[in-house]
Parts: sequence; structure tokens; C-alpha cells
Amino acid sequence: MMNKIILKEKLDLELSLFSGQAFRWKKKLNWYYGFIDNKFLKLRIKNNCLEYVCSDDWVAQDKVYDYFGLGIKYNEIFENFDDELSTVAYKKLQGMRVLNQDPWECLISFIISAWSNVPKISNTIHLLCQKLGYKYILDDMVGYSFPSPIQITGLTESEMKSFGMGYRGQYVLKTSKIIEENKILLSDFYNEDYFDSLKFLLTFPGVGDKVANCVLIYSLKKYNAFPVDLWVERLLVEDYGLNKKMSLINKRKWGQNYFGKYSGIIQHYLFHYKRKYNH
DNA sequence: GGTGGACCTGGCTA
DNA sequence: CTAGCCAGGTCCA
Repeated sequence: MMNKIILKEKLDLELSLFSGQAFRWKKKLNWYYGFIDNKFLKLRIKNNCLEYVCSDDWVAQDKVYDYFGLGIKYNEIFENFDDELSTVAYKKLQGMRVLNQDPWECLISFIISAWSNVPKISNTIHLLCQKLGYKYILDDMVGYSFPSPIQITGLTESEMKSFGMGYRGQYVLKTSKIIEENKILLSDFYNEDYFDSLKFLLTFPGVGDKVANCVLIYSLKKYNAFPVDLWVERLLVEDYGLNKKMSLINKRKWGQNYFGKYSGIIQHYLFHYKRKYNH
């Protein structure tokens, strides 16, 4: 059954799903296949509507709406912020939304992402899901749900290695154990502020300032989170005149201070713009 | 508190 | 085809 959401905000699925914030979406014949609220579905844009079809389980409209953060008015954010490069990036990448992904999947995905590259990250996550996830079928596409913490704790080191996790395998295992043993619900951090959430995320092995800020901006709605990766660092030095030697944390703080309340959303535009157009 | 190396591994490019 | 470089960083000394 087809579901429709009328769009008031601009939404570009290609840019939103393939700008390096999510790693598991697949495109086929104008449909984008993936998981929202842990259920397999497909999406497309048609006549200013976001259309989606679920596989087995129903996905509520507000979950899809929320996944793309459609309640946030990007026009206001960028119009109220007078900065040349941000404006250029915004115009060039209109419709790119910062996603609100599942925090657990996001945490593990970004631990895996450290010092790696997107094709490899996607492949590793895919192998993990294929091994443990629940299998869904929609049309001729197969999807595997993201495994729970307790499922991951059951894996052996050699299995982790076979997914291509490298040294990150230990981090993923340990983090899963901590979450499982302490019955931690990452969704509780929707109600905590940025600083407390950051402090807590940093206690997990394999989670440093960059990964923590990714989890905060791409899943926990902390819109002032500001991940400083290689690209953003280059951008801050080359385009905003920061001293190369400034520490990563101070670069992050500078970004949050300069770009303001929605610095994380602006960051994502600048990040993708820099990577795509301005090597 | 801040700094410099080491680090699994596969994709990518010469 | 193969070598060598590089990648959405983190940890530890």
C-alpha cells in the first residue's frame, strides 16, 4: 500500500541518503530502499509528495516525517545566517536533509567509520546486518535489519574480522557489551542536552569527539553538534582562516560558536559541498 | 591538559 | 597486475 506525505520543505532523497550520513540505502529504478524505524521500505518523490511503500510492517507517517527532519525550516536557518560559503553550499545542495537515524545503528556505524572510507564502511555494515539481521523482502530487493546489542555481543572476534572491521571490531564488541549489560537506551538522550549526551557518548570505546558529534547530529537531534573530520578541518583552515595547529576540539568549539544553534546542519552542507565540489 | 605515532583493511590511483 | 597511498579518528604513551 502506497503512503504519501505532502512536502512543505524541499527534499532531495539522493542528497539526503547519499551524503555520507547514512550507509545502508540502495537505489533502484527511482526508488530508494532502506530502513526507517527498523522496518524495510522504499521511498520516492513524486508531484511534491514523498511516497513510500513498506514491506511487512507498517511505518507510521510521523516516523518518516521525523527521519527527514521535515519539521525544521532550512530556509530560515540559512537566511538568518550571513555567511558566503554557507549560502553557496545551501543553494547548491537544496533539499539535503540532516537525518534522524536510529541512535544505536548510528553509534555503531560511526565507530566503524573511523579512519575508513564510505564504500568500505557500507560493506562492513552490510555484512554485519546480513549475518545477524532479520530478513525483509520488498519487490526483488532484500534488506536486513540492524542487529541489536545482544546479538552483536554474541559474535566472535574472527567473525568481526571477517566483516572487515579491523581494529574497530573490539570497539564495536565492547560498546555493545556496555550497552547490553547496563541496559542503556540511547533514545533517552533525546531528553538530555548536548553537553551531557556528548560526555556520556565519549565513555564508549572507539568513540572520540568526532564520532560522538556525528551520533548527536545524525541521530539524537542535537543540531548544534559539530563533527570535525578531515574535510571540515580543511574547510575551517582553508576557507575560514583557522590555524592548522588548533586542536580538533577547539576547532569544533569554534564552529559551534561561529555557526550557532544549527551549526550541525550547516556543517553537513559545508562538509558535503567541500567533498563534492572543492577538493 | 595537550601532542605524536601506531593502527586493520580494502578502495583507489598511478 | 602490483605497489603504495589514503580514508568521515581514537587510543595510548
